[in-house]
Amino acid sequence: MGATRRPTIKTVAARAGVGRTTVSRVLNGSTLVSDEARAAVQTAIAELGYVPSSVARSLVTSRTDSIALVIPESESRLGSEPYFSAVIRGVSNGLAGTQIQLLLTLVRDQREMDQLTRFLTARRVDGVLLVSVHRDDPLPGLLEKLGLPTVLAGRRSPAEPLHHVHSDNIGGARDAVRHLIERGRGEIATITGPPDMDVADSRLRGWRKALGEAGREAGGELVAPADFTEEGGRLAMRELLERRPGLDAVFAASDVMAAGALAELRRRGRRVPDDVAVVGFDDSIVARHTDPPLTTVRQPVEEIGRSITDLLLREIGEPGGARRHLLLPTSLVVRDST
Amino acid sequence: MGATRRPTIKTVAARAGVGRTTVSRVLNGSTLVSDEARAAVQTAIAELGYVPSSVARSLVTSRTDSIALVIPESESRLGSEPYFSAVIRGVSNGLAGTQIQLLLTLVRDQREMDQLTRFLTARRVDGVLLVSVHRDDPLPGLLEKLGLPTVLAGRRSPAEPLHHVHSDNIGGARDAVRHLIERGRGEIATITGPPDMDVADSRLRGWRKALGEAGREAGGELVAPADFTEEGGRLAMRELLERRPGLDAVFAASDVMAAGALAELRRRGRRVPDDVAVVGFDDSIVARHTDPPLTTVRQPVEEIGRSITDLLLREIGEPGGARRHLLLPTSLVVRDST
DNA sequence: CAACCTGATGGGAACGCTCCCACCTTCGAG
DNA sequence: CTCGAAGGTGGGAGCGTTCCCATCAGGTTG
Repeated sequence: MGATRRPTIKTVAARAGVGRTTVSRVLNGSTLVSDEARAAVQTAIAELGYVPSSVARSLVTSRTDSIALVIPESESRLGSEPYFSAVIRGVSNGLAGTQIQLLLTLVRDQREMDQLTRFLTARRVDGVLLVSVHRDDPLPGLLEKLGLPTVLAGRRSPAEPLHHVHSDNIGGARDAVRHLIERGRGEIATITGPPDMDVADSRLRGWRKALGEAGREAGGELVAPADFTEEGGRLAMRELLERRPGLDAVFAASDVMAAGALAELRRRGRRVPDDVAVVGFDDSIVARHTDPPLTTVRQPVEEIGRSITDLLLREIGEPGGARRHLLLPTSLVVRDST
Repeated sequence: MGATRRPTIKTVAARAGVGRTTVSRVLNGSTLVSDEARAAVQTAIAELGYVPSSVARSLVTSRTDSIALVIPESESRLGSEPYFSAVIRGVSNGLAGTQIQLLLTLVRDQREMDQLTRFLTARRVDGVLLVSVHRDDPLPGLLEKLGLPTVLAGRRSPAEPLHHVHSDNIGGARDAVRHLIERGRGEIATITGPPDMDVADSRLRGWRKALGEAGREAGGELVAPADFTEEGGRLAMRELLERRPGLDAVFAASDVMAAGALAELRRRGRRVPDDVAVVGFDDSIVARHTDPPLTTVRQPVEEIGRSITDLLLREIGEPGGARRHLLLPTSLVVRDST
């Protein structure tokens, strides 16, 4: 097998009868090349099947033409949460048409975190997308220190200083609760996510806001914390039923938790929506298939993925601009659980 | 901001009072370094916060320390199919503990395919994982020609020459149908996937096999093709009901299609499982939430992801070995739809 | 005591590209 | 007719590594 090595820019230059620099100029779309030279180079490239070495290019330009999507999540999440798939799809959409590659990094433990730190310090990517950030996540700080362009999906707090895109969690939750009030529900409880995440906090605030505006009770007895998992939702529902046997509605901060709540309600013999109405959040695939199908707040997850990518590309293009952020609207999807 | 540039191997060498080569040796764990030199180098590295440039290293070693996971799928799939999330999780697991990075490449149209071709030709990854391959997919051929280590999740045909890992689709389908027979069902139809995919074909063959072994009818009238989508499953179900109003069981080649079938059955007023029993395939998240919860064939998707990664790493380590392949067992999960 | 190995070390070259700069045309302005 | 600007071009240097070789000290062998 005379497996001749891959052609380099030199090979192309020789074949086209020009210098290396001219080939490079053609490759990078410089205008300072005569038409003949350009044609000769392009022919040579085609004939040789030449593909430039992005590694060599990276070494001198110190750009990598790749970005990382970091998903810092305990193992249990990515499986059950269709959220991440949708974000990935959106990111991939945002990248279509560019030459930029997507690196996926799941961070599950400290070792992987250390590895990621080294990786980012080595600047092996041009920018970073961060998903599902917790309030005290060390990563955003590190990225800021490194001066690596970063965009968050979601925010750590309402005062998030970094570029970010998030959906209107407060408004969406408020809509959900208003809907329950309109349906004539009296005692409206809520199942929340981890308190160190702004999504969870915002949805809780939306719940409170709607109840407050309607002059309803929004006390701590009606709030049960969970962790965005189905099992967590089930346990939270049980807790709520024990504390407030008379409740007739629940707003769960995610569809998956709502599914857990439905299971627990069924087990206890409560009918949905007759005895208890349930609303979820996300409009993920599970919402359409629960029994009964779930009324939920749709958030445009794929669009979030797309938007964080857009913002990141812009930030990589011209760094140091003003803080860019985006708030995307949610919408209520009414099904049979309310 | 006196943002001094990143230290290089030269900086480290100077600080440690040794030559570049010695630093390189320490970095790569060579034994031909005195203890003192090694200590000096390690101190210098720590003090400078030095991180080697993987780009420079790649240029000379022509390894990239990254692999690509290619998901060649029309946009509609990745969202609804929790399959891919599980594979990704498995791959990420398989990569944990290595320094290898995961590149995710979604291929949706010809343009993205061309781009991927250039990318692979440029050898920007050390190996490729291919998921959801169709019979006439051009990618495996390209990869073989490039001599790029490749492992498939699934196979193109029973005679797949490339390294691959797949689950026992035939056996799983047969178990599902046997289960229906044991439950006393008489007319057992099936909803299949795209005919140009081996998964679909194998599951169909399992269905046929079980019926054949039991001396039952397995004619074409009982087979409705779909495309692994919910809507496709619904339409296939409708077709089956029109052709064979008397059928009392359906084996769908995926949970998502089974969910579509359930919807159609409900719309037509057929009770599940009383009038018609339904079995799915995958045991994805939707199976637990359908109404009624779905009896299905569990396949170890995450383990598939893990295994293809293991095989790929081994192939990258010592290329040109014998064809490596792996068949993973499935198991029947009985719920309320049968 | 000469010849030889063996462990430890460092410098030069190479990987394939981009960028800087010097050069050579050609052409219009003064 | 001379000069300078502007378009087009190519060679050298450098990016940060690894690898090949040459070197050198110290010990072992005959």
